[in-house]
Amino acid sequence: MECSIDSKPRWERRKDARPQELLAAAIDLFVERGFAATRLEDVARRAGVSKGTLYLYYTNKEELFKAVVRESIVPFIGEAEMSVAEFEGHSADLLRHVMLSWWSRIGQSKASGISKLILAEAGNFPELAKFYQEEVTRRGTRMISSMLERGVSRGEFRNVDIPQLTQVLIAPMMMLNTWKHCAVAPCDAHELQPLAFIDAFLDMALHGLLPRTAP
Amino acid sequence: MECSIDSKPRWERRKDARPQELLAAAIDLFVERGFAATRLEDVARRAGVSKGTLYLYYTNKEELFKAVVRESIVPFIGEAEMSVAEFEGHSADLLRHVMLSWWSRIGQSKASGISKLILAEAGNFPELAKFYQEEVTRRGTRMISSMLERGVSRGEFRNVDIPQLTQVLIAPMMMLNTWKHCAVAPCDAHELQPLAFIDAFLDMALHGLLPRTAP
Amino acid sequence: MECSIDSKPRWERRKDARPQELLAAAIDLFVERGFAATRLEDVARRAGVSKGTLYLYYTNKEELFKAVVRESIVPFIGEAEMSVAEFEGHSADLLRHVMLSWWSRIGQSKASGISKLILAEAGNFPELAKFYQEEVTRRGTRMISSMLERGVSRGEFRNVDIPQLTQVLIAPMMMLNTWKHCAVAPCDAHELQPLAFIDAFLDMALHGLLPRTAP
Amino acid sequence: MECSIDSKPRWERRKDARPQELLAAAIDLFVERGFAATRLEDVARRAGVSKGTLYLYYTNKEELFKAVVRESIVPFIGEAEMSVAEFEGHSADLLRHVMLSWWSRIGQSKASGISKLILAEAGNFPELAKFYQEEVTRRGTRMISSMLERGVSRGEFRNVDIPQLTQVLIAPMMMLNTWKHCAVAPCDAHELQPLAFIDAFLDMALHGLLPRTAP
DNA sequence: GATGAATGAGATTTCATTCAT
DNA sequence: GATGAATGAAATCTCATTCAT
Repeated sequence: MECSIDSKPRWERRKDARPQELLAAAIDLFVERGFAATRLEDVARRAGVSKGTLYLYYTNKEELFKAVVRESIVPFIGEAEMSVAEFEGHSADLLRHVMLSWWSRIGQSKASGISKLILAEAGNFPELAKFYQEEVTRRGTRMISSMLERGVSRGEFRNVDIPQLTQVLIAPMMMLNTWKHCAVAPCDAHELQPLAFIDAFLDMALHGLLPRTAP
Repeated sequence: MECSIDSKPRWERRKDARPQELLAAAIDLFVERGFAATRLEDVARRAGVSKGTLYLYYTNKEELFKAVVRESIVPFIGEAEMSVAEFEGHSADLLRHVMLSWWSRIGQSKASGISKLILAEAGNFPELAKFYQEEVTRRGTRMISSMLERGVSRGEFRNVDIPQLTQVLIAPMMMLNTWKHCAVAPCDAHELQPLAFIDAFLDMALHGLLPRTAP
Repeated sequence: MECSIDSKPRWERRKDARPQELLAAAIDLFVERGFAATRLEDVARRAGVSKGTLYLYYTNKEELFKAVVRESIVPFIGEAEMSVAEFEGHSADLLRHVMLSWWSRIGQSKASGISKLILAEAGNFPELAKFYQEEVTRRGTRMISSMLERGVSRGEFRNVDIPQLTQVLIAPMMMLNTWKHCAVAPCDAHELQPLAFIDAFLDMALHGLLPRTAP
Repeated sequence: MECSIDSKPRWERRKDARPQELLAAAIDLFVERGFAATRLEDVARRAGVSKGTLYLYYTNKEELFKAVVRESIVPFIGEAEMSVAEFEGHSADLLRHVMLSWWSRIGQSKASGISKLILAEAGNFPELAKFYQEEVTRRGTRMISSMLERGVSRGEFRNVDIPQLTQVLIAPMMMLNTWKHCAVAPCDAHELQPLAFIDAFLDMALHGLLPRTAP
């Protein structure tokens, strides 16, 4: 009882679970304290293993972080890419679907904290910045762009400036992220209603995307 | 050998300029690397002095940071408070004036980086969070609120929910800040046009604030 | 160059022995140089480990010092308390026994140097002063007092002023301590014969304590 | 105005007073904090001058300390030597006179703190130890010895072992010193009555020194 | 003479990473 | 595989001493 950090009995833990447990501990601490300020010893302790064990699974702090990103963010991009590739309906519905999925899979989860962390610390860890750029930003951007291309080529969207509009669609999501994680000092974000915000934003965006219908 | 007689001064005495030079170096590095990752020795070196000299002017890292905030952000709040107190025209013009001043004094300057830094690191430095909360956030919030009160009491604004609207006015500014400083990895913000954004945003906000005029 | 394959271990694993080795090194240096002037790096080196290792065992310099006190002085007080509690003979014999034990366990050992160090540096380290006061001085004083009480209540000592006499008994021991550690400059104490001194002192003290017998 | 540490008006201070003021400040702080822990900046501030000024009068910390010793302790030894040389009465009275003078000139003054400081820190500052040894200990020892020689050669004292007895006479004075300055932690010396102690001690000592008179 | 700004070596403490067991 | 003791570079902060003004 006595509140050890995690109360799973040691003997039930299977080897295969280790990476999961480590990643779970890692994402908690990275989100809570940032990359630089997270001590690997704390990660290990929270996962219920020793410091050395952590290094059996991840060569160093950066690799651990990459693994966290690969587990918590990258899969969503894959799914979204799949959606885009396979979706059969109207591009406006696809767009709405992807945005809402993003919110439920990333925005609401701890993964949003990782996103904010990158914003704050990428400058100090170029290797991490490069990795995130390639694995997340670039692919995410491409995925959004391809959605727009799909819409345009199917005649469901107007012939918009795709790179520009891609940015416009990404930015508010980043903003939501930031908001979610600024409870400490500068803005009390408890008034924020993310879903309503996303809805309103999509309406606005689609308004600009959909072909003008005759009055 | 012991006593070389070359007379180049080991240092230059320039007490009055020092604090400015140190603060300039400090804001550069804080914005570039964040609070924790900035080494005081680097600040000193960039200001052209030794480690010890820095401590003649600022007791420790946190005090240096506070001094940076006091120099780069707090005065703007004071000015804005003055504007609010002394302004004689229509509250809508006051609002526009304050927002644009914010952009030119904070948003465009390195001070916006400090704002982002607080977002990212406040959690790890409670003392700093508290300081910023009291000296900046609280005062800023009050200042915005009092602008709204002025508008309402003069009949220039509708009878809005002031605390709520205060948040709504602050948030986009924080967002601009974030955008400005996320060039590194996740979003390429080169498309962003801050002034246009602020304009659009103010139009929208004022639309909600101004009393409905008869058609 | 880079990868010499010589297999001498960078360190030797000997967890159980470490605390002892560190404490031994620490007491040596504390006694030799005092608290403030002792560098933890030197303690570590003398114990044959690196700076960092020391911190695995003791959180900081003060804790290391406390550990030294706990190991070298506190146990003696415990033993003395036991003696007082369990002793069955005449209180004069108890008193003599405790005093001589003190000399052989503390006075003759390095622990006496710790006692002198506290005298000299307590003023600069209030936390240490408090600790020593509580763990050593207070308990020691109580122990002596209770010996006197025992003597009085068993009719073996006269009805003396106990607090006062407690001081009188402690003081000469402190003096012996001081003497032992002033070899450096001011007084050459090589003439001092501690046991003879203690004997003489006890005779004198008991003369004042024992009930007057009829001539 | 401004509440400078000492409120003597700056303009009344004469140059000649400087060394005195510096020594006064220095002895205060040395006694309060010890040699190593005393910061020259504090000494200067307490004397109402700048750090640089202090160096005009004393080349470094050790020289300042020596000056303190020369001012506060050495003169007493000179006086005592004079007394010994010039005294015309019985050697027992001379001894009593010197001992009581010591108490009033050194023991009761801050100088006793210097004596304790040397005890504590001499080991870390060999140069200081050597200085003190030569200027104080050696001379003091010689002075006491010569008193004994005087007594013996005049037939007023028995033919005692002079070096040995010299130590015996010095030791209790050192003890008084120690006692005076151990108020902080280990022994509460408020019961101590120095003059009574000295009296008793002298009685005892003289008992051993004076020739046996016929019964 | 007086000042106090400037220096820089040095002390404590932290933590990613290694590796003998 | 797992452990955790050990390392050592690095960061913050202090203070005796110097020297241009």
